[in-house]
Amino acid sequence: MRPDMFDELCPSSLSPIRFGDKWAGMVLRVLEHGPRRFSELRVPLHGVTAKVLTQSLRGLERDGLISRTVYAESAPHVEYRLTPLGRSMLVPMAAACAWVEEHWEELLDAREAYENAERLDRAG
Amino acid sequence: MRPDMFDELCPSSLSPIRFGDKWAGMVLRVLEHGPRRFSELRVPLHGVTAKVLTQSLRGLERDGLISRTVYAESAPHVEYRLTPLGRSMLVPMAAACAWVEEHWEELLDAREAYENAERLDRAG
DNA sequence: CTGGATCCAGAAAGATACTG
DNA sequence: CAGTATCTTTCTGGATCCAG
Repeated sequence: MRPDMFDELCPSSLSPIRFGDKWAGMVLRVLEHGPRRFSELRVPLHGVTAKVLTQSLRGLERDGLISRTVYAESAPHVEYRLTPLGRSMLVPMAAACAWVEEHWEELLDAREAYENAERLDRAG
Repeated sequence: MRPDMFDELCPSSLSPIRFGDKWAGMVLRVLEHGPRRFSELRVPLHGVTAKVLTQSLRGLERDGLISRTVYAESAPHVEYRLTPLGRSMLVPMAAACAWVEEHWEELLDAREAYENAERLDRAG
């Protein structure tokens, strides 16, 4: 799990599409590759605090998209994994990601054009 | 344009998927059927205030998803319509809506189960 | 290691009143 | 008709410190 896997696009306030809260979509994409522990999740989502990640995980668990398992053994840890429902959501998510990638330049251009027009307005 | 077209599902805090801000997705779906005026948009989106709708429309315009045209003629009005980019976003939006509809019951059940488990925790 | 508790800043949403 | 201005409330995310 590369620590920089989300550096460029996510969390990007530029994408107009969001799944769950700020981090939920990224969590799902990490878990896509298999179950992960709390501290493993924090690596690619660098910058997220424990509290906020917990919130996000609780929300996903509440919606039945992930499951949480506690292992109280010698090396106690907690494991999160996708449920079938969570896995099924990867489909519309992929469609959304594909759209964003395909139209990324258009989005950037539109914003630039809009802000230029605004500046002209103010200049009168 | 039925005034109640969004009453049931939208704006639903239950859907974990969102396009733009709270009202943006609904605006796009209204404009799907052709250009609409400001006051026409307010009908199906009942409850939205002029300020908030304006904000949402500005955001969509800024992203190049809709265009705004002012008609200063005898009966002055403003018309909003989808751009090709905006229309293209209907595709991933439809995928998201289909997923929500298909899994709506599962989502509700998951929430109920989660809250029941919470209540048992507090009791136990 | 995996969080909970508390406090805080900024964004988002809404109520209300007013304007070209 | 189509907004703007102002104010208030609510929500979100984060910082910091603490605990089983």
